[in-house]
Amino acid sequence: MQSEQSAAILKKLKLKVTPRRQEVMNCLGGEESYLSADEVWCRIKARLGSIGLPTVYRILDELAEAGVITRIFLSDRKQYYFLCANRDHHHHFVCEVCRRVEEVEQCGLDGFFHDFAQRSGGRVTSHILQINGVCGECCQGQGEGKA
Amino acid sequence: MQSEQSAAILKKLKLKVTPRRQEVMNCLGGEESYLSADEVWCRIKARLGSIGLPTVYRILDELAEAGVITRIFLSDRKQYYFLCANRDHHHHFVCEVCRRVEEVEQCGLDGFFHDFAQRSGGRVTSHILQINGVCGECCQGQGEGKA
DNA sequence: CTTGATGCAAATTGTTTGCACCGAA
DNA sequence: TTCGGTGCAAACAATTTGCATCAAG
Repeated sequence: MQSEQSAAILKKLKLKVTPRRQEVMNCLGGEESYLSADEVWCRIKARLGSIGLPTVYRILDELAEAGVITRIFLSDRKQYYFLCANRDHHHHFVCEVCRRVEEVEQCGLDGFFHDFAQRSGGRVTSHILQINGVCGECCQGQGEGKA
Repeated sequence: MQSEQSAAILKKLKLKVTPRRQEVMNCLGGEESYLSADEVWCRIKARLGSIGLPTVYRILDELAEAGVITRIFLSDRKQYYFLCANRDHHHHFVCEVCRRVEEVEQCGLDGFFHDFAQRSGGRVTSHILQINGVCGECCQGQGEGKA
């Protein structure tokens, strides 16, 4: 992610454009995978000289609240973050081997939700869908017979 | 849940049948919603005289590992547990108002996953789907116009 | 200059562990 | 009698907060 891009995003959010924030965005933008707060921290503290872990948490939280990055929940009780340019409704396929995240368009659930709402009289406000598996490349590397 | 039921389940898991374990299962079985570890703790400690919170964690973890109960992840960093009799593949609709959990059969994703695997050459090993919303009853109580 | 950004240390919180004792099989 | 189960206190790990200082606008 270019620094002008990140600056523009920050300005739109009425956040000050600081090196720390830009570096966090830059870091996530350069990854094909999700990262935890301390992974982000490790990657950027070299380039910045120093940055506190709480600052990383604060920045990640701001960006996640603003919808710029996505929080991913896994079964350990850490939060992971992922930056994807795609602003539309979509989901993620997370490779268990290389941890790479692929985007999944149209999950086909919208119609399902509509029917569900009709039948139950309720209303669906959000849904969490995360697909775990092994991506094509990693599948070749290892036990591909199982596919 | 009857005590014979819980005893049978515990025996099948090769776990000793103890009052604590039965009470935990009984507690979750009597709920229409998910509970956190300390909610379970509060509900059962009266009936048992006393029980330690770590014990509750241990029991919930055993049961979740064994697939007897389901862990639910929400955005706070607590783990919630839910007991459902249905052993088949299914998902949960979680009401944001009354916290009740309804089961959702066939999510229509299996076909989708099949196609996805074909296209990408990868393999889907699991998926997390949780649908959040307001159930029919709660919808009537509050702003139903929005439905 | 003014308010938001950051560092640092300490507090919180949910959860886990170590170890001695107790009770189900 | 023999392990596995449990209590209690302490340990942990991820995250958050308070507050003084700094820097972007």
